[in-house]
Amino acid sequence: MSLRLFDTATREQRDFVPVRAGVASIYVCGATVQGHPHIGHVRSGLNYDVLRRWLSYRGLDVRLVRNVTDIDDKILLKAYESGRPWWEWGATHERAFQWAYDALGCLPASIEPRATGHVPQMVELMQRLIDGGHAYAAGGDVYFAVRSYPEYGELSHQRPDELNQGETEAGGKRDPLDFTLWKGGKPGEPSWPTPWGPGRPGWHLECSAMATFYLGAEFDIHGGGLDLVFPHHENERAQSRSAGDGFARYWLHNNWVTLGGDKMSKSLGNTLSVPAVLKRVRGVELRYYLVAPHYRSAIEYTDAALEESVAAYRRIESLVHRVRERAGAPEVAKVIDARFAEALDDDLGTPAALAAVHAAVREANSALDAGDHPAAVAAAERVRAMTGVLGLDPLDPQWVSADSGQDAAAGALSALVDDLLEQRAAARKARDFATADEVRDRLTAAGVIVEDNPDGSTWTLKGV
RNA sequence: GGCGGAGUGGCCGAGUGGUUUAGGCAAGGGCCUGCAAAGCCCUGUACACGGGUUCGAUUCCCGUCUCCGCCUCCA
Repeated sequence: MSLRLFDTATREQRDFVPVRAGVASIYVCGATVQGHPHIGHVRSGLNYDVLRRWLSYRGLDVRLVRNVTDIDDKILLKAYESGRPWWEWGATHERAFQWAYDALGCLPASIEPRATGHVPQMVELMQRLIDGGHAYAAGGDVYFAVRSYPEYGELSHQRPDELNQGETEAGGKRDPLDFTLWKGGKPGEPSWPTPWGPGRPGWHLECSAMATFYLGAEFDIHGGGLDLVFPHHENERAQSRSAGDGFARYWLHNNWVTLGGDKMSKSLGNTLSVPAVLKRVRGVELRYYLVAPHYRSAIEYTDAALEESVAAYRRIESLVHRVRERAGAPEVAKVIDARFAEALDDDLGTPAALAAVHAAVREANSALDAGDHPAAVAAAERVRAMTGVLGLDPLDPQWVSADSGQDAAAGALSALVDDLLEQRAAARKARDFATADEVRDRLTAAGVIVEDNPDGSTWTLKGV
């Protein structure tokens, strides 16, 4: 059994065989730091986070490059409109993305290269393309000659002749299909020197240059949102392969988050920002919501669906906590359920993987009910291992640190509640249920949920 | 116009040519409990519409309807 991934280029699942044994090299198109991240942006990051965690779990040394596009038309425009320097505008939003990724438990990439830091690599690539007859300089711009690459359109399954050319007319193009590698400098805009004159990077060039700089001429996986298939990834592939690089062997594309049936996008104004959602649910809960459906399915966002995810996740979380309190702290199991592994091997089938997690949760609950503490702990350890692969382990320090629990106030609360629970236990023992219920009611009114079980009583704060 | 995706039980969301179910949420019944909560067990008989292939299709093929996406910046 091995990992199979759906490759956009072939439109079918293919066994994953890395270029270099034991190493998985992944390039993901990250943010264009023109604005704040919405939950669709972060879904993309999450999908590739699950992929890298799974590859790591399988023993591969993962090299993950997630770029930051920090120079483009919109960044310049928005910065200008806001009266801020373009580089400050980009840096500000880069931090916003970083904050969002962190809040949802995305492991840091191996490196997050910025376009502006890799102009020499871009110049080198353009030189190779010009030398090979695949690109030309004209009027300060540099263009890629699409017709010089016969396989153009193979990734997105478009025929060049069928493409509608809505692209903005640029002066020196020899063919309407040609796309811009390098934009000649305009007054007031940032520019970098090149043999063809000063200017700034076109959108597609940076990814080809950075991917091969960090991962080599040929690497394993290139990922991004579905909307990047054309023209962005098609163009990347065209320029890199024309330059003689093998480039990506598997192309993965995640679907989006829709709102009211439409793709979430800034132009439609129907975005839902990550901070806004995190005012209502915790990071780990939003992560569950975004990771639970298959990555190639669209998620139609609704408040109700988000709430359901919260309930589903809390079922897992409360089980792990219950086991810890009643049967002993579960470690992370060394072995995960075969069903779970098979699910992820099948093109990252997170829905089926979560079904396996829930089966283990039920198993642990049953063991707890039966008073079989070792079995409960063992099942909870499997739950931790599996949720850990998905970045959802309830006892992972990342999520635990967000809980209250260590500070002085929490300690005081704990002492007071424990004291009341002792009083209640004594009342129950004396079969003075009126007093016992009164104590419980007082705690409930204060937001403390009390639950009785054969091993005693436990309490939790409402809504945590 | 070209290319592609989707329509599943009250809801979210998987999946498969047929006798046994995704999973979760919500609902009803039961067990447990002093009561409750949690948990466990059980129940629901779904697959847009019309044809076709087949012994048999929700699952394959054709058509229809509806919705969405890419072809311009976009996760």
